[in-house]
Amino acid sequence: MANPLIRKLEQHGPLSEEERHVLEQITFRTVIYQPREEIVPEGSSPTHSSLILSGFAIRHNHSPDGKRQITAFHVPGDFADLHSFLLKPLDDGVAALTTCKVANVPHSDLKEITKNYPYLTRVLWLSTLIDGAVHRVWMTTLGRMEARERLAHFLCELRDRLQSVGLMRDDSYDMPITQEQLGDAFGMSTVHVNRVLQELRADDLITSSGKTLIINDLEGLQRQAQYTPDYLHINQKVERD
Amino acid sequence: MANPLIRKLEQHGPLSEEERHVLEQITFRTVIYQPREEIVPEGSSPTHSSLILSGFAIRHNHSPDGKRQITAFHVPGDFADLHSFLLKPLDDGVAALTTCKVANVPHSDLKEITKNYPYLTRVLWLSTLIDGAVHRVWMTTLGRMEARERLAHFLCELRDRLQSVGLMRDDSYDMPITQEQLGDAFGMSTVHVNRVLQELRADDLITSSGKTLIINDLEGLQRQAQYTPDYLHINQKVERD
DNA sequence: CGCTGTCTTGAAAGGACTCAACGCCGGTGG
DNA sequence: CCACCGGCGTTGAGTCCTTTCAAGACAGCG
Repeated sequence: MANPLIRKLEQHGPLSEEERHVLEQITFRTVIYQPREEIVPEGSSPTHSSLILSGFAIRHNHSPDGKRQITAFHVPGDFADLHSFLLKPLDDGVAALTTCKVANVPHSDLKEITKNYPYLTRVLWLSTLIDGAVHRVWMTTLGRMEARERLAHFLCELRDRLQSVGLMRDDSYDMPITQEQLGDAFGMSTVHVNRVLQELRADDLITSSGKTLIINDLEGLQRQAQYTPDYLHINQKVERD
Repeated sequence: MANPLIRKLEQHGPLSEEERHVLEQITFRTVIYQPREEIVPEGSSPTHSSLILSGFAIRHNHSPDGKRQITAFHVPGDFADLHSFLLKPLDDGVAALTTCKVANVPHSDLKEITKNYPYLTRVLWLSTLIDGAVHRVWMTTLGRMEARERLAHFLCELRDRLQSVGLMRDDSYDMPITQEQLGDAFGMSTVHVNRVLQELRADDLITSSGKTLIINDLEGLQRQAQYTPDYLHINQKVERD
């Protein structure tokens, strides 16, 4: 199977043989994490960044009084904490949702890339900018949409992101996320997540059994969520010269 | 007066004479915007990024049904849409809150920097990462804190950011932000913003008359907001070699 | 002086939360 | 093979934070 990082970055434009070689070199060190295990502790200053090769992970912030906000869900191919390259100590932590295979990319290697591979640098920079764009949309759903729209919006987002890495099956995908975690991500109590999901099921927009989510009415779901996928910038091109 | 961009980036480490010269060169083209004027339209694909030299500006997203989310307030020295360098079309727009003097930095110049000035590249990259860190904290306040804490938190944040660019006077600062805008930023109705501010005034945490905000009890405000300034990464250093 | 944008206030309605309890299911151990 | 257990999903009822709607006060500006 192709290297997930190369695959990810090539959506933004073709890579040279040399660039691919560099990316191969920096992603060979892998580690396995178990579900619930902490991949990068909140507030730490890691010396490498974690690329998710397989499995689901989250990023989260805790407020001083212990409340948790999940700031991102990560799927295979995502660089969960690329920002820790320059941003230390990290304000958020990364944790495994399922068993995760992770490549540790040393920050020293990233620094070398900024010195010798300007195009790769821009593409990596872009991937952190897309992260920010997703944050802004989440802020918009948190601040200005209702719970039902927020959840629907996320289900649409996850669909498109999984599709872009080949993890969609027809109209369904794996979503190993508990209702408590959805609540922590979208500013809702677990109880309310439960009720909203029931509504979405009752309206025949989705079916969810266990960890599998089936989208019965994609258009309806997108309409209710006012969803437009532009902000994911999938296939956003980066100029080479 | 020193170039605000140079001043901004030097907080992350000293710059060489040559680097300072480059930064001077890319920031000489300035434009004045009037209050309420659009600086960068939402959804556009600008060919330059806007550095705020003086005045206040916001960044905002609109949902399809017209609701607005303000995703950032910008003060002098901020690169309001540095992310538009690589992220096009832009998902958010920039607008002036007050009269703003803005430097237009051509993206072609930024690209040259990524080719020839790796350290500058990393520092600029960092500044977009800090932007993302602030987004995450806002997500946390939006998702997991109450209206009163959210507003208090922002007042603390603004204080520290203005102080870092020398715009604090003792315990007060200019805040040319309407209650409607605060509502659009922190997920509240204008009416509720008004009531919460009244509470903060009644508890003698702040005094606000017109556009001036006075902090009467900084510790109390920070305590209520559960505020810690780490996420702003002021003076975060970037390794040079 | 009148206009417009902003701030303020009151009352009623509603979305979401908390608390508490129960059912379900897969894993573990005897 | 079955009982126990913990994690997760589900329900009901009461409460509260926040919104909406409507209207009036205020202030800066031309």
